[in-house]
Amino acid sequence: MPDTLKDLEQKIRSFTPVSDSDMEFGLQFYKRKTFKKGQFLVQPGQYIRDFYFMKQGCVTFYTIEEGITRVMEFYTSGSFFTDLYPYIEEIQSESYLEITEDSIVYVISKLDALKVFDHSHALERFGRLSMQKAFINNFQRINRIKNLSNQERYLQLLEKRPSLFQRVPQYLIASYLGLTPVGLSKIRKRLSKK
Amino acid sequence: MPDTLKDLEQKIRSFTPVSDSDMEFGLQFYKRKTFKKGQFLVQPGQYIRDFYFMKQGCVTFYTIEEGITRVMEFYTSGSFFTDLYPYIEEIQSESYLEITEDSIVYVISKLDALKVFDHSHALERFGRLSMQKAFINNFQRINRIKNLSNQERYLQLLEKRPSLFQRVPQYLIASYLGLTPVGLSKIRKRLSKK
DNA sequence: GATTCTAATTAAACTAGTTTAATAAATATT
DNA sequence: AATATTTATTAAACTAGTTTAATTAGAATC
Repeated sequence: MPDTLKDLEQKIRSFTPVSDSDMEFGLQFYKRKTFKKGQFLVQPGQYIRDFYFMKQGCVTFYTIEEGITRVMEFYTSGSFFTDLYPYIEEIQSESYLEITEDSIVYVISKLDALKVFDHSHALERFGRLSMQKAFINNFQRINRIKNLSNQERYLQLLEKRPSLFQRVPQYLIASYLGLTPVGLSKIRKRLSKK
Repeated sequence: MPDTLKDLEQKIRSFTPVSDSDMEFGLQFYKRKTFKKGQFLVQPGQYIRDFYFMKQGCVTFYTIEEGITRVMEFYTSGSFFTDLYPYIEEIQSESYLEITEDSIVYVISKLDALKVFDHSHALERFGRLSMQKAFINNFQRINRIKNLSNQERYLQLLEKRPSLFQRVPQYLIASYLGLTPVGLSKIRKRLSKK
């Protein structure tokens, strides 16, 4: 087990206890890969074979429909991610996973991930708990979208993930917030006047 | 194992194979309960001890903030649900789970659910996969909220869950869609003119 | 350093929602 | 059946966003 996977190991153990032998079994399948800004992990039409852990960097998950880029999520250090629906259903992706900043990513194939879950009850539990956490995060995001104004959500993003604004152009953040670039610019102007 | 749990058993098996003995072990902890319209499974201030499966009926998951009712979800037949965040974190709920239609619910305590996951790798996998499905559903809901107009989302709800409109007053559906009752009424009027 | 290209802001006209209040239609109660 | 209560609609004024287009600012390239 290469030492570079220490942070992934820590992340897993933050969810549930895992024996050293199970951990070693699981981590052996992960490959460390580096990507340059502008590269794609996923493009429309592809089948999703892999599951990812972002060690360092940033990837943007988006679609383009009728020429409009729609950002669904930015994944940064410490996040697990993939294009989950096509990954599960083994259908073609309709999305992009584009590296937005030079990144180090740990990659495990779906086949290997299933082996890991088969082999270790503890790691299956980790899978359940990490999915549970992702569920809760999404649920809370829905509530923010429904219950807060766009201005409030902009301010909250600025507070909770300030580094995004260094990493990613503003029009992508606007899309993530469900706004046009013009709309976000107006909000910023309104706020700067106070 | 009482025969009344057949549909829960089927639901679980729709996710992953489970041996009869594991299934029997798991199902023994579920209690069948009936509730009348207007009863509450959860109210603000309570700790969440239980996880639920809706056999028949409807429950509305909402908060009241500054006098405004905000509907997060309607759970109907075949859904697993609870107020997950306080359930996990063992903090007080801030929400209501109100029975909106006479219902039959299967209930398992958190303690028993943990016993089940400890005892059976297969049922832990079921837990992972059901959570994964819930995650995907929420993710797709976020995308609908972000990418569709309110009118489109109203039409889609009408198409996908028509029975909701029989079960639940319109102002709660408006809230679920992130609209005021006035706003939803306007959309309906606009559509009826076509 | 000048040029080119991309991103962000601004302006103007527009739109789909909001709020508040009044009215109408259903539903529940006596 | 009559009354009270709750729910849904309508109207009017307002607002936070949109779209389109022009302008400015910032980055990258030659």
